[in-house]
Amino acid sequence: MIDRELIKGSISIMVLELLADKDMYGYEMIKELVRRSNNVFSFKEGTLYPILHTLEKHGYIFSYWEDTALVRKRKYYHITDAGTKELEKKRNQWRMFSEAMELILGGGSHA
Amino acid sequence: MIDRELIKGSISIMVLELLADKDMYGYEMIKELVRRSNNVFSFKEGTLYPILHTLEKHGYIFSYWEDTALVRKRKYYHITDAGTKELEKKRNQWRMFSEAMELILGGGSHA
DNA sequence: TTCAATACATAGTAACACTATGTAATGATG
DNA sequence: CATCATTACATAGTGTTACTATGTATTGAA
Repeated sequence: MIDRELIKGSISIMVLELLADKDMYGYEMIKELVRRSNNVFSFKEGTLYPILHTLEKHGYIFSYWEDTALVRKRKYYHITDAGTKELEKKRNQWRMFSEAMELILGGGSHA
Repeated sequence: MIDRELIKGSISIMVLELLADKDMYGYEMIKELVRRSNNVFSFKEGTLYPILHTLEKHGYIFSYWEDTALVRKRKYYHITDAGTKELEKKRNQWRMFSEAMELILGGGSHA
């Protein structure tokens, strides 16, 4: 559908954006991104989990296992202060990038 | 300024977009992208030239050396029919991607 | 009973663009 | 007059990122 290379680099913004609302677990995020994007974004687990681990390594999020009696254990993620700052930075970068792309796509002479 | 990973995957669209207007040479495209994007995009030669070669290999553009008496030779690029079709496809993909990202960035509950 | 869904995980790989470097000419700056 | 910036091309090597493929384990539906 959409060339993955176009999406590359934007997935971590999406994850931080989701976690800015509430704590979530990996599998839930995948479903939520499908829902929120109207089926445009649907990531495989092999794509999302490594990204979560990297974000945690950078200190933007941290994880905890839920301690309910559920059989299937869920690993929840929570955004940190550093993560919130990073999200804000990435949001600004996305705006700049997106607006610049519109200028290019709008054309030069035939604008 | 902007994380390169965000831009990755979008550079070939920009190049095709420029060439949709008129034939251009590599160095000229770099300057033109700086201008059209209001200094947001400024690529090094080491970034652009390999992309041009790849686009040519795929048949989306073709090149010719200008035959004027200039000392510094310029290699001009021209977009092909296949390139025009590819540009159209990539433009649509960018629209889908961009709109989906806005939905995510717009937030879930606090929209 | 077999498949789909839930829920995690990672080793290996491919794609992409960047860094660094090189050539070669001209004009500006100190 | 020497050195730097600009013009204009080129590529080998590298790093980042995410995808493919695979694996484990449970539950519920077909």
